[in-house]
Amino acid sequence: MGIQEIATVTGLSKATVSRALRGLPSVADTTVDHVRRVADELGYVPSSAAAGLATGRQRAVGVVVPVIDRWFYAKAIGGVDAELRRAGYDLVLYNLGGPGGDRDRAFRRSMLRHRVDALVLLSLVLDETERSELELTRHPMIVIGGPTPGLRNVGVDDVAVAATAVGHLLGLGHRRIAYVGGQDEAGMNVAVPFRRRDGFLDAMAGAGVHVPPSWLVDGRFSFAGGAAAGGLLLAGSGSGSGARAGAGAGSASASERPTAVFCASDEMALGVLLAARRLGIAVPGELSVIGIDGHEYGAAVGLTTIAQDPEAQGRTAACAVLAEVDGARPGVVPPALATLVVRGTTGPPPR
Amino acid sequence: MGIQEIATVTGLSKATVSRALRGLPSVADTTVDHVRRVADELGYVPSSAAAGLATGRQRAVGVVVPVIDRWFYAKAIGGVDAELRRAGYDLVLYNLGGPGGDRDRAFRRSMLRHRVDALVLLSLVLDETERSELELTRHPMIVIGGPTPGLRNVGVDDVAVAATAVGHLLGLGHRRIAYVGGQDEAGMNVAVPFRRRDGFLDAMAGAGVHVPPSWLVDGRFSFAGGAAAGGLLLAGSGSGSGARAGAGAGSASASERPTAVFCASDEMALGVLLAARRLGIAVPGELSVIGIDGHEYGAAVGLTTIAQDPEAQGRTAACAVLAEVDGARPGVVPPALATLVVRGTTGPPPR
DNA sequence: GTGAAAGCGCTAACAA
DNA sequence: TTGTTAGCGCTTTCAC
Repeated sequence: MGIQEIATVTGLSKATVSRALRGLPSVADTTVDHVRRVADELGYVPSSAAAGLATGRQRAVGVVVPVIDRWFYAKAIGGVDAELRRAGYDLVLYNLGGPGGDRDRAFRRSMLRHRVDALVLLSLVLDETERSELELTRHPMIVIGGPTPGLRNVGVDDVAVAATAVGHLLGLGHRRIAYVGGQDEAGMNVAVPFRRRDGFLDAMAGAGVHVPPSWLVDGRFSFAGGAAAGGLLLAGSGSGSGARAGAGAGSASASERPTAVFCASDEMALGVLLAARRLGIAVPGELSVIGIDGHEYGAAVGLTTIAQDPEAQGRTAACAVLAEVDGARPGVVPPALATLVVRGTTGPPPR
Repeated sequence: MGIQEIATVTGLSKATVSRALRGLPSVADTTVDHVRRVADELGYVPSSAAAGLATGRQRAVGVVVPVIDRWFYAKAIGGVDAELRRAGYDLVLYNLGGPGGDRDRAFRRSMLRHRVDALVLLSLVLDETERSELELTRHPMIVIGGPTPGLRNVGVDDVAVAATAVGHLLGLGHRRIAYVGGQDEAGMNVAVPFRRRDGFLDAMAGAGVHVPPSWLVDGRFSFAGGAAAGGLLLAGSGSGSGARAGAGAGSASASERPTAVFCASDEMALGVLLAARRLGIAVPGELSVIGIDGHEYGAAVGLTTIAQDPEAQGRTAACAVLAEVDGARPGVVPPALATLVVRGTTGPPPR
C-alpha cells in the first residue's frame, strides 16, 4: 500500500505515479486516469510523513490557543480551519490549557517539532523565551487578538471599539458610565483588556466626563464574573467611598449608580444584565448595557454590542500565513471589522 | 540541525544519539548527558515526519468534530487534548464544519493520510461509505456521544438521564411536563436527541402520564431555539388543538400549559427560561425547568440540570485510543457519569 | 555501550 | 512524457 505498489501494477515508475497522483503537468492524461483508477482500487492513501520528509512541507499549520472553550477562540479556530481545509492543510491544535496547563512542555516538545509549516497564535502573550524559541523555528506566524511586538496581528482596533461604545452611550445622553473588564485568567489574554479599558478611559476623558475608580470593575471576561461585577456596581457601594447611610438594604440608590455599563465582552454584559434583573433594575429604562463581541446569546436577549467576527479573523490569519508559506512577502493585515449593533439594552438615561 | 549534527559534534553515531535522545536504556549516563546538552545548545528539534516515517507512528491523534463552537464539543476537545499532551501526542483537528462543510473532502484527503495514529469522533453519525473508509485505515477509533454501531463509545446513558430528569419532576408533583429537544443541525448529532426524547417518553409512559404531542418541541439544541420553543410552549396554543377562545392575548392560560419543561440541553433550558421571563411566568413558582449538561451559564442563573462532564469524557476517550495504539485490547468503556444538580429552577407545581 | 548500514514512502533533479 | 537515482531525518536490526 505505497506508491510502489501502484507503480508495479501500472507498470510505471514511482516518479510518474507520484506526478500523476499530484496532478502535475507533463503526464499523459491516459496515464493519470490509469494511475488514479489503480490507486483507488488499491485503496491507496498517501503518507504525509513521507511526503513531508521529502519536501520539508507538512501541509499543516499549528493553532495555539490559551483555551478552546471560549466563544472567541472556538469561533476563530473555526475560521482558521475553514481556510486551511480549502488549501488542503491540516490543523494541529496546541492548547495551552489555561493557567494550569503545562505550557512549557507544550512549546518545546510539540510546536517546534516541525510538524507544522506555520503558526497562528490566538491572543497570546509570550514571554521572552517563548518568543525567541518560536522565532528560531523561522515559521510564518501571526497572532489573532492583541497586538504582539514583532509579530503580525489581526484583530479589531480595541481602542476604537471602546470609543464607539462610549460614543453611543454619550450620544444617548449618558454621563454616569461604568466599565466592566478585567483579565481573563483562563484566556491568558493581557493586551486586549487593557486596550479596551484605556480606550474607554480616553474616550470618557475626551468627553470631559469623570469616571470614579470604583466604576472600573473586574468581570473576569466571563458570564459569572460579569454577574458578580454587575452586582457590585449596581447594588454595592456607588460612585463614592465605602459606607454610605440611607442607601437602604445596601443597595445603591438610583442617583448614585451608573446609568450605563460598558462591558469589554458580551458574556460579561449578559452577566450584568442578569445582575440588573435580580436587583429589579429595568433595562434600558434605568440602566443601559453595551458589550463587545456579537455573541449569539446577546442577539437572543437583545443586547446592544460592538460586533466583531472572530471567524473572519481566523480566516484572514490563515490566509496570511498560508501565503507566507507559499513564499509571499509578509504584507500588512488590515484591522478587522467591528460594527455597532444597537439592540434593546441601550437607551437614554433615566431623568 | 538534524540528529547528524549532534552525532558529529559529540563524536558519536546517529544511532547512539537517537537512543540517548529518546532515553532508551543501554546508553551510558554520561553519554546521555552529553548528547542532551549538545542537542540543547544546537537548538535541536526532532522531525516528527522523519520519526513517523521510520516508525510508522505519528504520535498524533485526530479528533473529528461536527463543529467546534459548541459547549459540548469544545469541552470534550479540551479533555482529549489534555490526555494527549500528557502522553506526548499532538492533536489534529478535523472540523466537518457543520452542514455546509465539505465533509467528503475532509474525510478522504486528510483523515486517511496516516497523519494520525487514532481517531476520536465526536457524536458523529457516519454513512456507510465513511464508516467503511475509516475501518479501512485500521486505526483505533472511539466515539464520544451517541452510540454508533460497530464502534466503541463513551458518553452518558441518555435514556437514564432523561429518566432521572423526569423522576425529579414527577417527584416534585408535576404531571404536565413538556419536552424541548430536536436536532442540532449544526451539530449533525442524531442519536443523542432521539435517545433523550425516547427516555423522556418512556419514563412518562412508565409513570402513566400522558404527553400531548404538542408538548414535544424542537429547540434545535441552541439558546435561541430554546427561547423560541419556550415561546411556543408557554404562550402559544396549549396542550390541545389550535385556536382557543378566552386565552387573552394569545397566551396559554395557566391551566393549559405545562408546569414543567424538560430540556435536552442546558442551552435550550436557558432559552426556555428567557421565554418564561418575557411572558412573565414565574420560575419555579409557575413553571419548573430542568436541563442537561452542566453548562456554566446554567450554574450562574441557578438552573437545575443533569450535569455531565464532557471534558472527562474526552479524557476517557483519549486514554482508550492511546491504549489501543500501544497494543492494548479494545476493552469496554464504562458509561460516563451524569448527576442531578438541583438548583433554583425546579420546584413543586403551582396548585 | 556503541557503530554501520539498511530502509520507512515519498519527491526532485537529471537523464533519456 | 517517463525512468533513474539520490536523498529527506530518523529508527532499527545486527555486529562489535
